[in-house]
Amino acid sequence: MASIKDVAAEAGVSVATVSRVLNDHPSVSADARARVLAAVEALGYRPNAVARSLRTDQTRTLGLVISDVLNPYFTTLARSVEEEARALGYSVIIGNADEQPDLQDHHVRSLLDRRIDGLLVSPTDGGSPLMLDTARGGTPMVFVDRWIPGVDVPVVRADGRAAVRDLVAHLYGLGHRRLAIVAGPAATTTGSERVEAFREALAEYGLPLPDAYIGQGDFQAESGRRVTDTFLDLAEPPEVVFAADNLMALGALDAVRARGMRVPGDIALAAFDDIPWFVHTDPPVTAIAQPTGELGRAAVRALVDMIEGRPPQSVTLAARLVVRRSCGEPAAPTATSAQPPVTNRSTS
Amino acid sequence: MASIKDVAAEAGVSVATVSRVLNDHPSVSADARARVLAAVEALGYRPNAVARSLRTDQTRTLGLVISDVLNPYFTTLARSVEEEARALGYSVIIGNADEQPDLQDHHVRSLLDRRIDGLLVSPTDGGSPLMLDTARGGTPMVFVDRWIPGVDVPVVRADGRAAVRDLVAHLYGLGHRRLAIVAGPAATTTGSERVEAFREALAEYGLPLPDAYIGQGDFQAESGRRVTDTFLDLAEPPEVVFAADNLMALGALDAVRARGMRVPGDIALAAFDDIPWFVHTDPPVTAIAQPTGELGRAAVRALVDMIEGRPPQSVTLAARLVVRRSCGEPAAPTATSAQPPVTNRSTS
DNA sequence: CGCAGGGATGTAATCGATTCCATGAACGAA
DNA sequence: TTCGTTCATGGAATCGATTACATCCCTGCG
Repeated sequence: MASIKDVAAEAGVSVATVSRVLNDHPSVSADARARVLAAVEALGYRPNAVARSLRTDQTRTLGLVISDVLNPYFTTLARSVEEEARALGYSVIIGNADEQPDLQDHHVRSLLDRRIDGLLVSPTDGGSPLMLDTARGGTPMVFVDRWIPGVDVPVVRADGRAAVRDLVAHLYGLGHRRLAIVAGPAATTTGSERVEAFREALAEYGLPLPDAYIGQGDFQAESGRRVTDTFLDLAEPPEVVFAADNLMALGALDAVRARGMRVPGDIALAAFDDIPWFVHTDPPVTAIAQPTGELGRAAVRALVDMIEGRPPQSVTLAARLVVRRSCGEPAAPTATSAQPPVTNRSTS
Repeated sequence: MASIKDVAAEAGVSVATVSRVLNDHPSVSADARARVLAAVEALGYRPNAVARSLRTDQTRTLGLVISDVLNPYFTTLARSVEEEARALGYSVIIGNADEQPDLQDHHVRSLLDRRIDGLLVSPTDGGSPLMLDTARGGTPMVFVDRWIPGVDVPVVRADGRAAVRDLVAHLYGLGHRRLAIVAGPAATTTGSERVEAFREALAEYGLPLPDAYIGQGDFQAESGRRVTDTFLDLAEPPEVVFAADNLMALGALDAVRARGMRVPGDIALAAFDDIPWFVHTDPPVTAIAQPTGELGRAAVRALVDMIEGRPPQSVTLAARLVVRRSCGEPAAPTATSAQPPVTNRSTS
């Protein structure tokens, strides 16, 4: 593969001049520029990004460590991240942690070894020593979707509180009183927050959230199946299962179907994270939709701001409820039936 | 960030010695090795992969250019590719072409600039000049899923012919006679092959494949919707729509539903590529499943063989039909009804 | 006419590793 | 004792770029 020296020789100039025209430095004569460009063309020369990075100490590459590539939510996120990065002149390297802290660390380390300019992470856990060191060590870093409390890193995420409240209102309006949740790992912010938001919303309606109705999942389909099974084995099974992500909802659907039961007739189902497939499932699944594309773009902008020395901004966007049929027939247009009882409302 | 010089200074040895212990070269005294290791530990030193790559002319990185990250098929493929690569000591950088040849070229170029050791591609088109040059230029390269005819590059793919024949048998057995296909881009091998296989299988049953029943899609959901719409507008619409990939099947489902029609009652649907969601759609979709995981692993092995100087192997695996409910009630266990008429059969 | 200033260009240092080659020490054989 | 090996180590070249600095030439002004 041709190097800058070959180009210099071909054009009859020094490597410095070649480098100057490549980086369009002003003081190059029109003549020299033309000869260099011709040589570049003739040799099919492409600058070696490795060598350039070594010298300039920047790779114009961003690392993105996501929790699970098989999850359409993260895949959508990855896509918008790559698009925005490309628009800003950066490439992105994706690492898939598969919800395993070890794998996550592996990818962070490998990305750091490659000297990426900045890191976008959606942590699978509460923060390994490596992650903490990296954050403190001055590597530009932004958390997206999930974050680690107590670490001074900008966070770009969606707030599902209001949407969860809307969901509970919807369920209450439909007459459901026994609501259960398939939670994500407590070590992740999204894992614990969604349970909290759910609990608070239930409280507004005077509804309890017994421990038996909190199932511990890990954001992957199999755990949704398992937890839903234990729910269904209960003496008094819940009327609704709320899965804290789309994959666990899929598992829940499997578990219900495996028993020959129907959604929403025998049990209702709702999910956090909306994805195109939910329109086509049987029945279409009521879900809380995050503004995934905007999340990815905002995260990249924050990270690039950091890299280029501008102050980065944490961003919180709102999620919203998308009602479909998995919880029963949609509520009547008048929303009065969904109002919480007055007494409980005032105590919240 | 600490460099090898810092480690050398800390350990009181030369950089050469540090490099030797890092690459466990045999002739280093136990004493020196211990001191270097201690220094590495103390400084939290990690070798700069950029510098190392420049010197050794290898990055231990594979490039993977896929046609569409939002397609679960490719996402599953990407995952298995990354796993196998990791097992063999390589990282992978994924580029998403989004079915656009320009974007595909952009990623290939960017990967080449980064001096990846080898390239895995699932081409979106018949081969840009860049792609052809790259293949000829000696960069280790393997095609996966789709390939470009006439280019001397190993191919790892699934052969769907037999499964398509099984599908047609299934449809014929169910009494369907007017079968249509939503094809992929003719420039892709999977686009044209699936149509051909379908046409041949129909011929075995004496069924025609009129032009009006061949819709031109682009492997993305929206095209499935559009094509299905034109099918439904026909004076004599088909009884079955076979989508050449899962995303177009999704679009077809949308189109059918938008008209208030039901699958399979009003029209039957089948898809190429099976994905977990098809179990949960309404109705569950009959599909042709590829051994995606094995495909990804075989592709990586072939590519690494090439990189490391061993002769690479093209691999073709079989796809298989998974019958669900989207084409009508499953055929009776006795498969006799699905036999093609004798006369036609002998001509095939 | 002489000199300052600025534009075009080249030489060489540099980034952080790997690796060839030279050197010196230790040791066994003659 | 001396010589030839072998082992451990360090010095320095090298990979392919970028860039500080030096040089040379031209132009314009006093």
